[in-house]
Amino acid sequence: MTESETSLTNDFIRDIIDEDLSIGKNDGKVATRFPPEPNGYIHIGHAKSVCLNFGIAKQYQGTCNLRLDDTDPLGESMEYVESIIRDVRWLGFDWGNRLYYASDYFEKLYSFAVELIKKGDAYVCSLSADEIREYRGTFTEPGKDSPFRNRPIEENLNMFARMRQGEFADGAHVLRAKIDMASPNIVMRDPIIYRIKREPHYRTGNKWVIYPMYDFAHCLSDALEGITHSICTLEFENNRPLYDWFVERLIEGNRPRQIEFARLNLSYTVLSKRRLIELVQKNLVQGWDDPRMPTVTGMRRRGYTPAAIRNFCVAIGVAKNDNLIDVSLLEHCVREDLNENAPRAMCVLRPLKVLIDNYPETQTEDFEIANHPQKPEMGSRKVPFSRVLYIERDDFMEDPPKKYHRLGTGREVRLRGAYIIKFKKMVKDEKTGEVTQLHCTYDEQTRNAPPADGRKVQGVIHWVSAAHCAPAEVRLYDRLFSSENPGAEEEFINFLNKDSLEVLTGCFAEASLKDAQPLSKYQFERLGYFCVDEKDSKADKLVFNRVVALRDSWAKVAR
RNA sequence: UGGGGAAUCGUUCAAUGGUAGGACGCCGGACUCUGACUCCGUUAAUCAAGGUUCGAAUCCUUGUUCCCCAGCCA
Repeated sequence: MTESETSLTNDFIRDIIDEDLSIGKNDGKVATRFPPEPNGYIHIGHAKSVCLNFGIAKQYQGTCNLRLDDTDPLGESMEYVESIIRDVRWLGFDWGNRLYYASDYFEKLYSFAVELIKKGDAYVCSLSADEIREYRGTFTEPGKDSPFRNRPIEENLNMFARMRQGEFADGAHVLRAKIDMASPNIVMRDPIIYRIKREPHYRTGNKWVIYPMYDFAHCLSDALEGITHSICTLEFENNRPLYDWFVERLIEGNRPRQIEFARLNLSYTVLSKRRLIELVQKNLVQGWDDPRMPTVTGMRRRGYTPAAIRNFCVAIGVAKNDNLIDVSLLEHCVREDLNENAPRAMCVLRPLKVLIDNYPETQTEDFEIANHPQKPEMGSRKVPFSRVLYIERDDFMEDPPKKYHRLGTGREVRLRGAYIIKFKKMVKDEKTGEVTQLHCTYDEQTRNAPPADGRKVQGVIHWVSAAHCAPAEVRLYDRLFSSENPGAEEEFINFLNKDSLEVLTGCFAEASLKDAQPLSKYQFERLGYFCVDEKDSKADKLVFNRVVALRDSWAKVAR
């Protein structure tokens, strides 16, 4: 991790940890954990949590566990576990041998539940789900005690054992903590801690038909792992009294402490698992790794780098304010990293053929072009030049405005790394009037040199040699949603951006790109950063994803 | 409506009774064989009203707005 990835000022969580350390809590240890449920792919919001938890562990010479919080078999799978492991690792973090599963604690959690029953702190309730809801009361009215609340301990023990044995149907009984049905905090109104669910678990199979609830399993899993600071998001703030209730009753010695921070919201996208799953299941995107998705796997395929994402997670900070981070900050971090590390290359997206009339028909020469203008250590490559070239259609205008520094009628322009060429004439399609071809001449003396007569040629454009270039498909991405905060809309699906993907098929990449490896990134000069698609790109048919465009101050002028 | 949280430039994070600062964005300029990068400059905020204090973003009072909670999800 680089220096820039370390925050300059403490956030409130690190303040709390400093305080705990200063009063000698937890024997001076710091232990965190990243606890995703394996029921979906992780996204940039999870990345914030990953960076926070692993970052704190590293900073305090502590540990951070990776724990799969798999207490509800519905929707959980090994596919998701594998994706999470891959994604967290790809982000650059290491949990050593501390990969844990809440499902590995089922037996211990069961014992904890029995202990609670024995203490008179839990009971088996036989109300239906609807009845439990009714008995719970509302925000303004207290709940009512369940008629089963004072079931004798022996009977509770017996019933709970039979629940485990599978003697009862789903929903027939639940185990509840005996707390306070009149609590102003609804979480504390005798919360359910075990439910019967005849659902095979992806890891424990059919061994269990009862599963612990989050509130019970999570805090005790933390305690079992010796977690000191259990960092979670704001919506669990109401659950903290319950977290403490279980831990105080069942755990001796050092107890974990829950701290809540504000989850990340990113403009022009959605970051809730439910909505992301919907996008995938309704085929509104091409899968979890669709480059438009804010998932880690989607961003990887798009061409975002782990360092860029980590820097972003530091830049957004950690606080308790609800936030909506402008996606331009993420793009800034991506450009910052790629500008530094991506080699340059040339690729013409929308080709316009140019003939250099005075260039010998059979001649070819190689130009040696630096891979990075500020970093000679990145080397250079040979770029072939010949009589027939392609340039970008946007780089020619028949009747350009004065500030247009490119090719136009009567104009001159520098071909990047090669000669200055001068416009001679254009060929148009008779029917459409569209310019189909340009005739130019080159100034032989300007090879890697300014014009001898001192004339100023301002424009520099990219180009490829028709005879040497490689055909390519280039996928241009734009924000997935047209609404700044689609998650806040009544129906987020209605705000999908119809133009979030544009596929360009007739592109031409410079010859050196023929060897481009999957996932490698380049800056296509004057266009943006592009990444070789890991799934679809082939040696004979290159496919590039645009990671992010270059900042474009000309676009503003041209408005 | 009961409970739990949060309010600082457009966005976001800081300032922990003593000059309201950084980042992104915006705008302007310099440089440039990428209209990129880099550099320089500008813009712009303490939710409101009272109070305490030599001094308040910070403490007190009252109010306002926003978020979360009534899954056998996490």
